[in-house]
Amino acid sequence: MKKKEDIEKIYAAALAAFSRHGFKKTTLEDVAAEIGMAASNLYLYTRGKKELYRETVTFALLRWQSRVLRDIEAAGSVEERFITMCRSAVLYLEKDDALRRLLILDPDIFPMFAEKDPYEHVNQASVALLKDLLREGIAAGRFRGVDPDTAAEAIFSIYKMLIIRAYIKMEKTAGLTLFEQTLDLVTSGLFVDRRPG
Amino acid sequence: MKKKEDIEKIYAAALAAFSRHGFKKTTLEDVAAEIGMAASNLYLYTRGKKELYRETVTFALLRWQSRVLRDIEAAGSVEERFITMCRSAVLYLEKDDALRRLLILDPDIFPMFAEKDPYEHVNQASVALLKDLLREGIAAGRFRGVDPDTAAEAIFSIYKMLIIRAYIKMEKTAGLTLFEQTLDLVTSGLFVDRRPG
DNA sequence: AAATGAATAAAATAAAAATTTATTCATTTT
DNA sequence: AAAATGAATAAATTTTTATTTTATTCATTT
Repeated sequence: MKKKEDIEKIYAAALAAFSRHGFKKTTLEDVAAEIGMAASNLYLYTRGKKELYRETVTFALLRWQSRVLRDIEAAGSVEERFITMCRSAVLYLEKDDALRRLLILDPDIFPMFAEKDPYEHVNQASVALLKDLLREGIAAGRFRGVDPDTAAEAIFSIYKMLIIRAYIKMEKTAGLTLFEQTLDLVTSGLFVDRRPG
Repeated sequence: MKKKEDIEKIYAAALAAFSRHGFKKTTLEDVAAEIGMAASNLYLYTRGKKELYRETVTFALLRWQSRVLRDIEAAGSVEERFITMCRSAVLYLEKDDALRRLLILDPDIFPMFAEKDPYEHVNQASVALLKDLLREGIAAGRFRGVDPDTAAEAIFSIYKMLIIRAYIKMEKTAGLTLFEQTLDLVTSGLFVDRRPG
């Protein structure tokens, strides 16, 4: 196995192993066995168990993010791109069983409330993308004049909550209904007259 | 002390004690000392420590709820009542230090995601109130025709999230800004044209 | 009837021993 | 020489036991 080159093979093995029983109950032997190598050999590719876990999770999260990005690029108007961003993320997770199991086993990966998000660098990019989309929509007069920074944070929080509810705590159907209803609420609002006295 | 009559004095003492160090690190002696009685005497008023804690928390939650209810009754239009409901809940918590500390020490009291909410009977009433308000607003043509059940659940979830962020995890100012921004988003929506292609 | 302090039972904490698993390293394989 | 291994060591986890604290009961007093 060529160093650097096939490290992704190791990430895939680690993802499979870790998503079975979580970080703590997975041994490096489990991971190594997944690709038929000795545990000690993993140290040629990573600094240790903790780092391997972090790298594996990052690998899975970035894959998720890149799929969403691809879908957004295919969408048209800024409204469509906003909705696509939300929907695509949910749909992807529905298919990636390993990542979903990992999120269930380790809620800290995608934390609702946390002083420090251990994968902040990944989520940061999502919030930034969202912020750009908001700015563009506001500039084009298609979105109301909300503050992009606060709104992006608010929407990302709501999005996180829905993801967790839909895939980690809830039965899928109810979670998806709630997701669609909330998306509708956020895009169109509750009030008929927009500026109530 | 007259049984049944002054049991609220005990709840107040228990609230003070529990909100200092949480359920586990608070002894019944701490609670009893708060009103200068022997710990063994508490058993004339409650079945034990666990039940006392539950009753005390319920007591504090119901007080919170009743204040919000009172504020809603003073409000006018259905839009105003909706906004009052949200704002009043936040403002009350800002003042009730003991309840706030309790929520910080024991997140299970007001859980974001939980199979079973131990104080569901209290929250149930809040969701029901919200649902009624939505129905009324929709019937009067002041709210868009969303599904009241799902929308109530969605809004209550968002509300919970904001409460937790604002008072349990965040600095107050940032939490309140986020709260107002999100309230605006939920009532007025993000898109200028309501039914985007 | 309400309250208490001493007695008992249950639970939590701390310390020690045993086991498992991560990591290193000298040696072998390719 | 790079990649891989199995045996050796170190660190971490789990189990067990002993110790202390705290909840709960109960006979007695206020």
